[in-house]
Amino acid sequence: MTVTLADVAARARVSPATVSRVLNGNYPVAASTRERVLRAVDDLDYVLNGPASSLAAATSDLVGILVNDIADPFFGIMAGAAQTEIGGPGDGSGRAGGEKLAVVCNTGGSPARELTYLTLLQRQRAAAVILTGGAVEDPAHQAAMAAKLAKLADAGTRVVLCGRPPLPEGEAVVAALAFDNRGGGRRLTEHLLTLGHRRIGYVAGPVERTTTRHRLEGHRDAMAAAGLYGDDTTTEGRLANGRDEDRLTVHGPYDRRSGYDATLELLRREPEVTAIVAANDTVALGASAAIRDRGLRIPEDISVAGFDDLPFSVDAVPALTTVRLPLFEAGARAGRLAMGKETPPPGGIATIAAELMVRGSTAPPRK
Amino acid sequence: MTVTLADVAARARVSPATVSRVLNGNYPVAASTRERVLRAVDDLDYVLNGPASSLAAATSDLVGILVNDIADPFFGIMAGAAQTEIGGPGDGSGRAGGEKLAVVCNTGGSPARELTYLTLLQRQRAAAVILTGGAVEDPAHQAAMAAKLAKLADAGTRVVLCGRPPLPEGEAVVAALAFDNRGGGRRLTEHLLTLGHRRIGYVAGPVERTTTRHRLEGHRDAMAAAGLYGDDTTTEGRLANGRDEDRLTVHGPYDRRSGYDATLELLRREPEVTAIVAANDTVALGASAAIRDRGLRIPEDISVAGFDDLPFSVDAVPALTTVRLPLFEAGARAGRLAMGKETPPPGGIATIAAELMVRGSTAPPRK
DNA sequence: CTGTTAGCGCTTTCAT
DNA sequence: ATGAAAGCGCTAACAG
Repeated sequence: MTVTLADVAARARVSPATVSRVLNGNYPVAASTRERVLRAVDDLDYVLNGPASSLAAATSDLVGILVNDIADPFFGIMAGAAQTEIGGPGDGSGRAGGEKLAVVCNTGGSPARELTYLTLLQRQRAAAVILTGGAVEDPAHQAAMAAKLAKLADAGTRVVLCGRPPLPEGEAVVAALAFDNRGGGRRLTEHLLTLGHRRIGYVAGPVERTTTRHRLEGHRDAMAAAGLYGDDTTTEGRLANGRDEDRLTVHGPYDRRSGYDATLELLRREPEVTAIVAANDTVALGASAAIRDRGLRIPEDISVAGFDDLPFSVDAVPALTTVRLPLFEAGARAGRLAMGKETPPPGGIATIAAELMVRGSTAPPRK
Repeated sequence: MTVTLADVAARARVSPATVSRVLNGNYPVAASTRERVLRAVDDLDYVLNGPASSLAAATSDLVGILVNDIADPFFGIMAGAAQTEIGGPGDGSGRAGGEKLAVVCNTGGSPARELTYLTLLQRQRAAAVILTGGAVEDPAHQAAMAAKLAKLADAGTRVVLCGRPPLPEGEAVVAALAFDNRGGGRRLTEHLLTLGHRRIGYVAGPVERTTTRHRLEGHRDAMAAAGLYGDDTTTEGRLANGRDEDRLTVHGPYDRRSGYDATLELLRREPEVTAIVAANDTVALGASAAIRDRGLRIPEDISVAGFDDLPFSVDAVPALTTVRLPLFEAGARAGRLAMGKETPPPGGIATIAAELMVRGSTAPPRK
């Protein structure tokens, strides 16, 4: 029933090996022979058997892209960019030449699913794997991940990290592109401090995530540097010191609902807050909604800031002050790295700069 | 180097066949034997060779989900929902039992890439394929798609359409879940007409897409039913008739930029418009930005409406009037259909209702 | 530049 | 309930 390589070979009056060589294009074949083979392929409407090919070659053309939340443009942009570098442009013939099959796998942020997908990809003998976004910091999971990635690398799979910090033992990884979440978080809060804010609420992401921790640390670094935490003696310092660090922080998932609820909670705990910093833009949107529902104005009563600079952030009203991450560029670079089209950065690690975008949602506090 | 089935068999002191049966769980095996095998698997850290398995079984555990734009939550939500039904929950062992590998492929809306991905999936002997979102209406491409899907179905791949109208010859498809784009578009414009709007600009999606056409047709149906197109004799009708149908419509991609530019263009062509209907929520966001940049207020000066009811739409200021599509539910159902966990609707076709969501961005026109 | 020949690692009748 | 053996369709030495 199904057409095989042998059928094509017979029709083209060559050996199966020659057909294979033509199809893979990685071996010299006479032009006339190639023509004949290609014609036979078209005539017979032949489609290569991927599993058979992968089995014999001990490698497949699958490239996995793991994302924490496929409905979040943060991941969608990176994944899409990576795919453009991996999948061939598609010549319209639908014949599918040497392209890789770039596939994105949605872990939903669950460590178990992350591991499962990695196993599935390992089982498929994937050519490469790209892990995007923050990692879960649970030690057991980290160890399991390191072991799994080492095994993948062992089997010849190229592993690239995109928007995720390098692993403790990073030798299994081709390259790690890490966002400067900490620096971005620090500069964002410095901006708020410069405007005159002192009582700043922070809506953090889920606990035990690198992204969450680094952004929060950046924020706290800035606060501490301004003497707003710990044993300082300024009035503001005393008001906001000590446990305020925790009192003014609420954790939750990276979604608008979390931003909404957490902001209501922060407003309840400390009605005097003059600014809310959100873990990302989506959360900031929820925070803004909560502020408005409480009858407060942005930025006159409360300033709001986000992180990522997703496409919709500039259209928020007022436009959202945030930290821009070059998601597309990073994703594309990860794709190239995964394909071996680009040489890894020195040490395999590159830190990607985050740029502060000041817009209408932040202003000096009232009074 | 790599551990094979035979190694496991040797260690468990059984035959390779038995190990295979234990792993696939589709054959009676004595409990004690199973225990022994499973232990050997763990001891050896064995991972099934997917390609070999697929080759022998003539089917793989890959399920492809094609999307037009992975950075668009419209697709992300459907794809994520489908994946929850397809991938096993992940038991945390990372062992990966009978799960399928649900992978999403980003076509970027390009017909050529769509076909290429289908070929790649065919090559992998995918267990199922889910096509999401609007289809390109070019006859040549439709024919190519129909042929390709027929071939996939022939090879045992289950094909499911989600948010895409059924094919002319739909026998290759397990099921088609179509959104009621036309009805939704009609009700949305009826809402505007009821408010008193007569001069309504329409920012449509890309031409030659089913989604674009159906939503636009719904809009025009409503306009025509109100006597606002064609040879009527009312004052409004005369003002807005004939070529106005085209003059008040601008096509563009489904992104905010397109909404921004198109709205500026509509405002230029017809300064008297009192409402802008956008092809989807993202476009509506761009339209809103353009309206504001022109110094006009929403909804006092101009009403704005979108389509889809994406999560951010309720947080827009003012909240966006739109048409809600049950994206998650549809995606999940498509996933179940692809897995054969749910029986297809009668005739293989189900139309999914669209619900009008009236919010703050629409109001009666001024004066 | 092209043909021959072995497998790649697993599933699956067919026996037992 | 388990084992033996025959491929699945392709690639990759190795010749020529």
